[in-house]
Amino acid sequence: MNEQLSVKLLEHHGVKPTSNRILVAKALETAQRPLSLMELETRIKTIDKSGIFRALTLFREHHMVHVIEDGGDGVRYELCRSHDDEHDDDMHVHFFCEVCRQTYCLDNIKIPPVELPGGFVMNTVNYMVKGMCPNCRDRRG
Amino acid sequence: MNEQLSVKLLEHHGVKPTSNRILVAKALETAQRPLSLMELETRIKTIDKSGIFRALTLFREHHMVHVIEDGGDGVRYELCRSHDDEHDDDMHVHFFCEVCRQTYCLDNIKIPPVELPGGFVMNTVNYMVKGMCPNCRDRRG
DNA sequence: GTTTATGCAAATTCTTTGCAATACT
DNA sequence: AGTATTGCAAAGAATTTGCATAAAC
Repeated sequence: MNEQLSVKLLEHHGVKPTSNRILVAKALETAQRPLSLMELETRIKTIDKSGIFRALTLFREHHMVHVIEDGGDGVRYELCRSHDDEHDDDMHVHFFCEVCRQTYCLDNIKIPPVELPGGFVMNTVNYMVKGMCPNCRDRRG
Repeated sequence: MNEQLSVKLLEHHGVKPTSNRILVAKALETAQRPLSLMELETRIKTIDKSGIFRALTLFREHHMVHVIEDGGDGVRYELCRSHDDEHDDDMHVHFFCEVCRQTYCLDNIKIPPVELPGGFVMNTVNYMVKGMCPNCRDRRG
């Protein structure tokens, strides 16, 4: 995994690329799916959880990650692939397997838009499907 | 708010209608929007939070409520209006206002369906929009 | 040398459980 | 009597903060 990539991403979003932040960004990049704080903790043993937490908070403020709630174990974080700093225009559908408790990105399924009633201003959208993933279906029926 | 209605609902889902459960069901019915455990606690002062929690757990097991994650303060619970005990066929879009932290039901906006890749089995869906509600927009621009 | 970032430990918040007491049938 | 339900208090789990140290600029 290319370190330059993470650095570029951080700088592009106006986040100073410190060693911790690069590690967190790389972990998210490598995972290719949304990770929870706890999952990041187990992946990056060299950083304290408070450090990871603060990195994520910063990323969130700078629109570098978006936040996914899957009802599994709290929220998950996913790198924004959008090039727009203000809006998350790459939003896709997520799938949470209730058996293995993994969250999948269905990258090529865009979230179908809805029209909101007058006065509601949209910022972000979450489209979360829950059920059983192919692996678990094969194994358990 | 009619007590009979809550009792009917409980019985219909195979939950014995005890006084606590009726109170929790009534609170959800009255609210007309998803409530968190904490919100229910402040609304129903006569029941301990553990009692509310256990009622909600039971409701969930009997498909009497569905669970909404809005990233606000943990999960919220909403009465199922569906008459199907197994599937939530009344799923509509929810809106979470990031200013006043309220969750709205957009009842007449159904969740647009997506086609899942092969092997994924859908159970439930959450479509959550975040942004600013009309009230907050008027007040703060 | 001042500001920024980090690690550790502790505080906070919210959810969940153990258990004795109560109500129900 | 025997089972199910409830309240209280305490345990658990996860997130968030305070503060002193260390690094960066």
